[in-house]
Amino acid sequence: MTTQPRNERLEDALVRDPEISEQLLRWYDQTARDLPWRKSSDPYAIWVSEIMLQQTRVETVRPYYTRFLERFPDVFALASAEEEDVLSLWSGLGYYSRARNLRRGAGVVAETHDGRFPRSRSEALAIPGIGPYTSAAILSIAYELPFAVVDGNVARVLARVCRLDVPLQRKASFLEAQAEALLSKERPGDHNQAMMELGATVCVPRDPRCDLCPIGEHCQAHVDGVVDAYPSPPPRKETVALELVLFLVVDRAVGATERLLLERGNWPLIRHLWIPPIVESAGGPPDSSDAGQQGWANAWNRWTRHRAKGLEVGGWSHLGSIRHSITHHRIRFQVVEGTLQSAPSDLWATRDDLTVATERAREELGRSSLLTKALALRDRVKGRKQLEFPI
DNA sequence: TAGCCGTGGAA
DNA sequence: TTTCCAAGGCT
Repeated sequence: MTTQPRNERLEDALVRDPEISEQLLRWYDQTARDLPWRKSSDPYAIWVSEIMLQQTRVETVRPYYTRFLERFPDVFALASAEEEDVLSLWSGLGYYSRARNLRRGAGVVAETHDGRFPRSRSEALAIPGIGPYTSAAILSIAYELPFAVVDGNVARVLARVCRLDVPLQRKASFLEAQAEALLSKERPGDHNQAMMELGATVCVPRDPRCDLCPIGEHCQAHVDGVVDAYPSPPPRKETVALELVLFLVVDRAVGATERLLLERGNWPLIRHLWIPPIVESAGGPPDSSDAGQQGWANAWNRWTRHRAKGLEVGGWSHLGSIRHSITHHRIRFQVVEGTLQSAPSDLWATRDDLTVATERAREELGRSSLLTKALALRDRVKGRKQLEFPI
């Protein structure tokens, strides 16, 4: 077992030129945007900003950040706040588990760290909502500790600087090592922010502005004139668009309880889950080709022909459409509801691949998100709780 | 580990 | 209209 050569190879591949950081910081000092969270070195304020900035644009965060710090100016204020109040200030920002974890994390810092954000990476990582990126960001920006961040911006910049010929996703360890190798030990916080600023304003995903880049001479992709090819796109299957019809067939004839016709999914994309009957629509959206009652009836007949002859359904109404993605398929379902008018008397008893919704279906296999979407659409159109089947 | 979580802006 | 996101973390 010779693992040593492998480490040496990784080490050799790293770019270590200290001039890169010097040029980067010089550029940052001249062009850095004036952002509210850059006025403070309070770890708590920086923490709040980093959580808000996760997967969220700077301009979106600005007003939320200001309001949040006015309402919760320190860790103790946030730790003792009601979750509901925190969420109301977060409303509209999205990714609401961030807000819940931030409040929980404030509780951890208040109770186990006496209100002072920890200075060790491992302790920071133990705080809810703080992962590899956020821990490095807070520790470097607030405390000037030498941890290099790797966010989406940094990964893209490094992929171009190093001309990394593999998709970023599987190269986390290399990117961390490379970011660390370039990091300024004198100004790690500014260096990290400069890398992200560069990615956000110059080394952008599409049509990067290499003419403005302070480290263009060190960028292998730029020097070789192939920036547009980096970062290497992930191997993505071509998406396939499908047009399908989904039937919500309601059985109102059995006692007082309405039931919904379901079957075990037998499509290449949906197996085993309980789903409503589905057919491919005949050429494009059925609004045009299958207009009206007769259109839905024809579509329904295409299903019964293969699945359950003799199931008569009428009273079709088009509820709308829903989107559903499975692997690399983008599917649009036209959702139509109909009423079961007659059925072979032995249908429910003798076919185990066809049933109405029951506790058995829920317990055995759970409920597909497709069915959830379809029922949510029905709720929006027709109001809630009209169906009483137990799913 | 891949899917999920929200929203609004840009091409 | 559709697509791709934007300072990730959790499960």
